[in-house]
Amino acid sequence: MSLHVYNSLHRTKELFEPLKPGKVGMYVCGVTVYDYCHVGHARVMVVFDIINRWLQQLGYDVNYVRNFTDVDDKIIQRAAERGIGIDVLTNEMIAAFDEDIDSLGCLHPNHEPRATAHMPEMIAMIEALVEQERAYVSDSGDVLYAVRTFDGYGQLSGKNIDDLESGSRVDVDDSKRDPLDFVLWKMAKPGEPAWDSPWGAGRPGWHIECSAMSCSHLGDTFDIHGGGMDLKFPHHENEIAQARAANGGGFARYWLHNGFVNINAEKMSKSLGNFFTIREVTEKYHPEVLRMFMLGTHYRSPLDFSDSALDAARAGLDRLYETARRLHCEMPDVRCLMDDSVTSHLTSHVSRLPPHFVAAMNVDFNTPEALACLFDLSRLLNKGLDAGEDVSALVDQFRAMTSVLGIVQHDVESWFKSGDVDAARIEALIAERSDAKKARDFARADAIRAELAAEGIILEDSPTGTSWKKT
RNA sequence: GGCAGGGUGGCUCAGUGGUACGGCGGAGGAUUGCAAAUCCUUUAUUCGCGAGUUCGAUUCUCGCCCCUGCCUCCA
Repeated sequence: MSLHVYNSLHRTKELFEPLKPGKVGMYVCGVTVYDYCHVGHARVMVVFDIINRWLQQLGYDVNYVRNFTDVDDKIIQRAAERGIGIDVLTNEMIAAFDEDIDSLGCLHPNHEPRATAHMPEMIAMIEALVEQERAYVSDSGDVLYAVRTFDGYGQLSGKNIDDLESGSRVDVDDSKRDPLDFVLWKMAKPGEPAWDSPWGAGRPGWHIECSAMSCSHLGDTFDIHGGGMDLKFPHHENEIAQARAANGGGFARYWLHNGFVNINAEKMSKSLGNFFTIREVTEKYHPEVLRMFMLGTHYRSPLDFSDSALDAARAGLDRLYETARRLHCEMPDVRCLMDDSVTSHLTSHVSRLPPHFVAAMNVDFNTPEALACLFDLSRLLNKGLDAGEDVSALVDQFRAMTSVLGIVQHDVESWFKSGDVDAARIEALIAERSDAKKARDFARADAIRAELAAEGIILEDSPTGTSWKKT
């Protein structure tokens, strides 16, 4: 069974064949670190985390690179507003970013390069473009890329260069030879952070950062380049123009783009102001619920964000945890199987996964279908447990699936008992209620249950005793 | 205007040339002292509208309507 991926470059699903057998180089556009990440950013991280995990499951040695853009206009502006240096700001935001993606259960990429640490590579690439006369120094002193010198321009985004010009909403800048030309190197204004270059002190344009960092870590030609849909044009188009020209043809072979997170059918974005940061959401919902929510929709489709959608995701996840808890409590023999999750993403589970699940993931990472398999298995497990059958063979599958998807990765007991609760008191009340039940004093038993319910504590009686959970 | 991607049950989300996966929610039942959890059954004569191709289309083709995104920084 082989992996097929949707390649934005050709707008079709294609058989995935890496450049070097057994190895995959993947570059994903990260974030500009001037503020906290919102749910839209979270989606990119989760989507490519799943892709990374699945590639590893298939046995590939994945070199996953995701950058930080740690110098640009917004960063400079924000740092100035706060009266701090840009490095103070970016370090703070990178630390916050790490917390956020850790909470979402995303594995770290192999490399997380910062733009400011790759100036020589960027300058070298720009020099190559200048030498080829594809780049020029404008009247303002900025170095610009002459888009019309690159024949394939528009291939990725399906745009025609002349349509772009006629429909251009860009204000014509006199220093540009062509309105579509974009900045490779921007001259520093007084007081702005700057790096030396053959064209004077300044900073790189956004697009050259990614071209230079990806090639520097993965080579001129590599397998996968990913990012949000909105990056297709102009960012990825510009990256292609820069890198292919500078490298003499090669660059990313498969382009993967994830869909947006919408709110009320509108794209979540900073400019519209309709965004929620990851930390805002995870104050109210467990981060794994956010991950679950994202897994429920194919990565290329739009994803509508709402409280009711998160509630539904949580209810579904709770169901999965309920199964996990039953396995844990009712089958002490399998407890060890349930406890190996922390490192189990590192090993290949493909042989333990049902064919349906593997097939779903192999067709462009179809997580909704993979989740459907998981829910089917969950039901099977519950049924077996209800019937008192030995389900240990299925536990292995359950563990493998959840591990690949990165859900049900938390302690099953604490999942239902998070928050500030007095466990000892609850246990005492449960014991009292059990006595009352034995004495057939159901009025007292129900009163205790109602008292706890008022605090959000739900009791569940089972043949093996009473357990509780926090709603 | 150009380009890209969509419209599937109350909500959400997969999928397929032969009447549709899963989740959430609803209804009924089993279980329970009663609940909760779990299980079972049920909840789309139907996949935006019209036409065409076909033995047969939600799935292919064409037209139309509607939605979103990109075309400016944007994950």
